Amino acid sequence: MIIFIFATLIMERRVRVRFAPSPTGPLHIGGVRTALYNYLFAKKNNGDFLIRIEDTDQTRYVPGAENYIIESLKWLGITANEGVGFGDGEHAPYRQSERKPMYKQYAMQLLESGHAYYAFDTAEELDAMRERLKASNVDSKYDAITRMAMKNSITLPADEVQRRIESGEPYVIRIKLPKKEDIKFHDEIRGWVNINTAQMDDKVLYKSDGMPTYHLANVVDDYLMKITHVIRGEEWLPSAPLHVLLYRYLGWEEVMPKFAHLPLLLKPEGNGKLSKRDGDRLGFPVFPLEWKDPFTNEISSGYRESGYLPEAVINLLAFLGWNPGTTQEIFTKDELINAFSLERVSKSGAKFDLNKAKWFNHQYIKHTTNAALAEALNKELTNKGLIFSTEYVEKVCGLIKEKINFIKELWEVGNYFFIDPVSFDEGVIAKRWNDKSPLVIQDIIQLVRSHSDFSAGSFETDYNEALQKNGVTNKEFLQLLRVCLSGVAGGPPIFEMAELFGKEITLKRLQLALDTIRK
RNA sequence: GGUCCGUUGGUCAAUCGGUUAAGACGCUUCCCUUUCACGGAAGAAUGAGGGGUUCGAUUCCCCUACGGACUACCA
Repeated sequence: MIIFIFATLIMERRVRVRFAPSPTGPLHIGGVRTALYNYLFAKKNNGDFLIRIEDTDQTRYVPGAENYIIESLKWLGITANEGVGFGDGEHAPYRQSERKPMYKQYAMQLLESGHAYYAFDTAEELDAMRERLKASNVDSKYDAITRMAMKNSITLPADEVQRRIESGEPYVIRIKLPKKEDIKFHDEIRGWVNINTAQMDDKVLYKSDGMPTYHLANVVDDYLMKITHVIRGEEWLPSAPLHVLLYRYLGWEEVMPKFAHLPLLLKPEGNGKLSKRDGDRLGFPVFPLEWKDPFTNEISSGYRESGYLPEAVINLLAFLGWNPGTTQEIFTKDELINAFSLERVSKSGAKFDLNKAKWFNHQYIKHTTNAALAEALNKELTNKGLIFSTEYVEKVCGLIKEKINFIKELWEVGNYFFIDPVSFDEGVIAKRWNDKSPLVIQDIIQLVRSHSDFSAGSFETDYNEALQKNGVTNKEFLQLLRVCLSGVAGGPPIFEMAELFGKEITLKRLQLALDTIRK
């Protein structure tokens, strides 16, 4: 036994981390980042990454949330070795609701070793206690002092406790904290953290519905699943000492995982934790995928539907709270895995910056193949009943991808490649359109018609000839030509654009402009 | 209120006692260009405040201020 303990102490344990969301709604990007850091850490250390669903609160169950979480992770390529959605490993099941029978014995163990006790207080009695303490300006905690005035197995005679339990009276099991003891633990990101038990309270470990609370379940499961590092949000920092105590009282301290509490993701404006409502109010999604609330039918936008590329989301999320210490900013997933370390995670919260997010997405769109972009654009075209050859759509994408930040802008920016303009940029018309303009256009049309071939080169030649004939300069007319062809003031090189349109469309557009633009 | 965590330009941030305090996004100006975008050049903009420690503090310590998290039979 001693040898075994010694061996586990000196032996490097295989790194195992977990992402353990609660299926109470859509996964927030802060949660996605937590999952990502866990994933990167696991891969970097040749370890395992697993998904565990923490659904111990049956009252907060939201249909579809679990699926949503898994689908989000899959969309982003954050894949797990084991767990819900990724196939069971040797520690199945991975849903705490399905592990329900496993927890009670540990609560009993704590009861027997005197580190926990039964409590029979009703909700009303607890409220009354809190009111009373608050009135006398004392912290309202269920602690070493207040527990002496409550109904529990410490204050009640043993036979009455027995009687109450046997008669089926509801009870909870609470941890029994020492009155005054410093709990010190090392956080991988923050260093040593010290909290005195006088500041904590006797948290419920086992609920009256027969389910463990997060605190017990999380410790038991992490132990059973051989988790080596708990990487989670900063909101858990205050309860970490409770977890440390649980490991200690359960006799697992020598295999207790290391803790790393991640800084929070903050709202872009003002202060506070990024929350559900901020996104759509501020123009960016807080959820990876679009989510429709099953109760209210309210829709929250998602990164995927907003035209973000998963690789870009991974990259920008990785940089919200971590940086490699070099000036490189664009990282593939493999590069991130290689560069990632907990030491370089920052301590302070990071504000989400929409501009930077756009920039990241832009970088990835620029480097996405025309074929991949064309596939996305084609979907939209099909929805609109527009049929074009893949080759054409790909060429369009190649011409406009430099100009867009989001996939959905392929259509917004490039729609004139597929439909005739419905209006012509008024600014350019007002500035450049004059009596000579129709004459030039007519000449261009005639010259183009007179040749059988049509290319960027031939079109430019014809255009220049028409200009010369009418005594108009390139500067005066070129942008007008663009507007006649596309309706808008900006875009790719004009003659290349026209070549892509083809002779028929080019002529048709010129005629359309001639017929439409009047001054 | 209490406890804990945090604080470098508008935002993300480097610096692990000695630097002209990087870089990126955004912004401004200029160049390139028919235009938009790209690209290139330049610029404005930062150590919350106060005490220490030290030959020397952005960096270490303390206090204050500010911000955040937590404070449920929720996770």
